Amino acid sequence: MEGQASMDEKTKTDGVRPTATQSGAPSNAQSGLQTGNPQAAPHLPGNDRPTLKTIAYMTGLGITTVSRALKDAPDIGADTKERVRLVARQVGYQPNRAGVRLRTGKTNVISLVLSLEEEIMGLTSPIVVGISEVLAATPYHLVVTPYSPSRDALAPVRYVLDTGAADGVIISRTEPKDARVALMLERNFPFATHGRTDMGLAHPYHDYDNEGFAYAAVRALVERGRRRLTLLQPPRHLTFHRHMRNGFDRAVRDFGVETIPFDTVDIDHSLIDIRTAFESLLRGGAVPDGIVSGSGAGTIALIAAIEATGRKIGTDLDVVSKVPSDFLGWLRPEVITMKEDIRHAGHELAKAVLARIAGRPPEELQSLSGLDKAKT
Amino acid sequence: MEGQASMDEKTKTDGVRPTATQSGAPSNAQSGLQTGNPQAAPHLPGNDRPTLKTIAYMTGLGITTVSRALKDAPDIGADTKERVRLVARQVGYQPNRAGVRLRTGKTNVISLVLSLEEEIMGLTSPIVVGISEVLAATPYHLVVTPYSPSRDALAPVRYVLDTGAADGVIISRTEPKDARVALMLERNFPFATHGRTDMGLAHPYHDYDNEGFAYAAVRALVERGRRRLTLLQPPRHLTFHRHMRNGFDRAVRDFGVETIPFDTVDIDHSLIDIRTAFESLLRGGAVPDGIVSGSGAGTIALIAAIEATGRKIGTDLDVVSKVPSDFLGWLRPEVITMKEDIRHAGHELAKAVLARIAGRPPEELQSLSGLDKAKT
DNA sequence: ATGACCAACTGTATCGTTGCAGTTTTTTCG
DNA sequence: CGAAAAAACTGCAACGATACAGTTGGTCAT
Repeated sequence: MEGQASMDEKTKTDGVRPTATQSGAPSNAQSGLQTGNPQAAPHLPGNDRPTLKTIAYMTGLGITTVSRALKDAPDIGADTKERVRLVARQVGYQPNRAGVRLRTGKTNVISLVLSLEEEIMGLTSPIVVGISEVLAATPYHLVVTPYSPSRDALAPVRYVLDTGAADGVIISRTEPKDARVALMLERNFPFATHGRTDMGLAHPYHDYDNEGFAYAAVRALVERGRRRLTLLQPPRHLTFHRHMRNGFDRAVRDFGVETIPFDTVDIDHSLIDIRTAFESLLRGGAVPDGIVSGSGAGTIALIAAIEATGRKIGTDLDVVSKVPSDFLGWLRPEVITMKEDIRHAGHELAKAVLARIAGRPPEELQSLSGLDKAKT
Repeated sequence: MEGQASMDEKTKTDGVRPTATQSGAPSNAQSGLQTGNPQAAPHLPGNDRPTLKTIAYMTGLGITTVSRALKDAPDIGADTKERVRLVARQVGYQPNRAGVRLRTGKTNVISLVLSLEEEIMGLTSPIVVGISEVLAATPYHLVVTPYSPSRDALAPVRYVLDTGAADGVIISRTEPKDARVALMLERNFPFATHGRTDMGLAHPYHDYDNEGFAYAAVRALVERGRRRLTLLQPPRHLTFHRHMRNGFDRAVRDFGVETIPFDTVDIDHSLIDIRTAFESLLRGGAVPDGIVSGSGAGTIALIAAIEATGRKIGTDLDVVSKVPSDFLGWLRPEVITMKEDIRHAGHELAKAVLARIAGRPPEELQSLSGLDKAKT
């Protein structure tokens, strides 16, 4: 391979590479008698990838015609289109993304904005994988744009909007009144959220049915005879705090059991903090005999606390946990788990943004998952 | 906000948006009397983001001058540079990526190529986070390009090379003779690998010291009096299979203990398979009293097998596991763990590609981590 | 004074693509 | 048969940035 590395004519000094020593793929080889004879030696990008110009030369057509043929425009003859397509396929033509983007503004990029906080217990992996799997069948690329929890969550979104860095955005960790959602809606920018909002504004989302989860979790505990329940909940500022709380409280009311407050920590706290907090709850006066955990990682801290106080899960108390994978099921089968399929969420979210970009109305792009729990 | 949404003159009908209904950020508003009077109403992108043209107009300089001033070129006056920089900062100028990319070929993108297989136990999360943290301080974006294990691992790399989709690539799961590495070296394309190769060719890499890990693991087992050891190893085709195997075998020799073969599965197998295989080993004739596990996820399957056969870790046998996080430490403190810091690997890999892009020689961009193990 | 030289700045062409406004050819029809 | 219309194709300009080859105006030595 490589073979004929024939230097182009004179002006071969267009190779760019600002700081780099190596040259890599794009080399911008350039030649062609610019003004001279109109129909001769039409440049033909040396070893480079084919462009419209290449195909135009090969077919004897104009660049515009080729462009329009590949777009299946109505004013191009059927046989011409066929011929162009054939040649394009033959030479492996792929439109230059920079060219398209410069001209049309279309980036063919979806930006996944995520909090570094989500790293805990790796929600990132499966969501990235899920999104990728959908995008793989499209011309879209996935750009991951993380922000540190300390910084403004709005910043990355604003960046994308201001620079037009992507055609669509996926965000997570939504709040009831979410500034990012407000901003993107105002600018009419395609996006989808992992989690709902509560602003009376329709937008694409995918969410796990946390209310259903919490309700089912309480029921499971009650069925095991537990009557003094508590909840390791999401941080108050996120939308799904309310959902989970509602489900929990409603079930508690419905089943007529007692609750023990456990408000000092939430699932965003460090495992150490959660463990410490739960341990002191367990050593205190009002001790729960059942706990619902809104996070797989948090559950690990709870387990540690429980065992540190000499209690036994399944005997002294029961734990129901939402989990992103089934590690817990392997290591602590006595914990009741309900799986949240994050990869599936990735699929849904990706499909939603794409549909939104294609112009589908937001109302049709909302989905909820849950209920199919895997008890152990 | 929004305020003065003054429509531009006549030719404002350039707004593009092929398929989309919504318009989003880039709108390509365009006007300006093209030929007429040379120094008048110079277009000034309506509400859009500023370009070099904007700054040129504001400063009264030429576009070229502005471009060169912002690049700190030597042929621009010091005070002019200062003035340009000021205005640029003032209007929030950010170079249009498509423009730069089209002209120079520089994408400002790093492509992370990963196997969907890696999803297991989420190595993806921390490596993405680690890379992002480094790139955050640069103009680089991170594009995630996964490939399904069934498909050709070479495909995504070839794609990047052929289309110039990125300035640098990060790959993992290297093989001793790695086709991707060969290809990128041949094309002199900047990249870094997570894992080494064995082709006698220098390239940037970061690797975990799997040999050291395995050696230390065996020592830890021997110190606990274990003498019949086995290894849950990486798949044979990956480079670190040899490393880990070497460390294991050398330690076994050095400490004069026995080994039990366990070759039917490797860490890429499903947890079910691993568990089944290990269970049948445990129920067989030659039973190990110590096992070294090359993967945190795999260890979970091993534990399950051990407990299913009524054995107790720490008593009947010991387990040493490499882990990416410390979940195991929380849930099975009796397992001896050694942490592989994947996020750190992300840092190193990102720094390595960037340095390579900047022209630093590969030999200087190789790093190994390990040894700082966290025993429990 | 006059040419050489330098510092500071600018115009033009170009990357690949596409919207727009043609142009050429063929067909249709009064 | 000639004009209008349709079909098929094409050139130009522009998106934003930059390499290159100037241009301008001044300083200095001869």
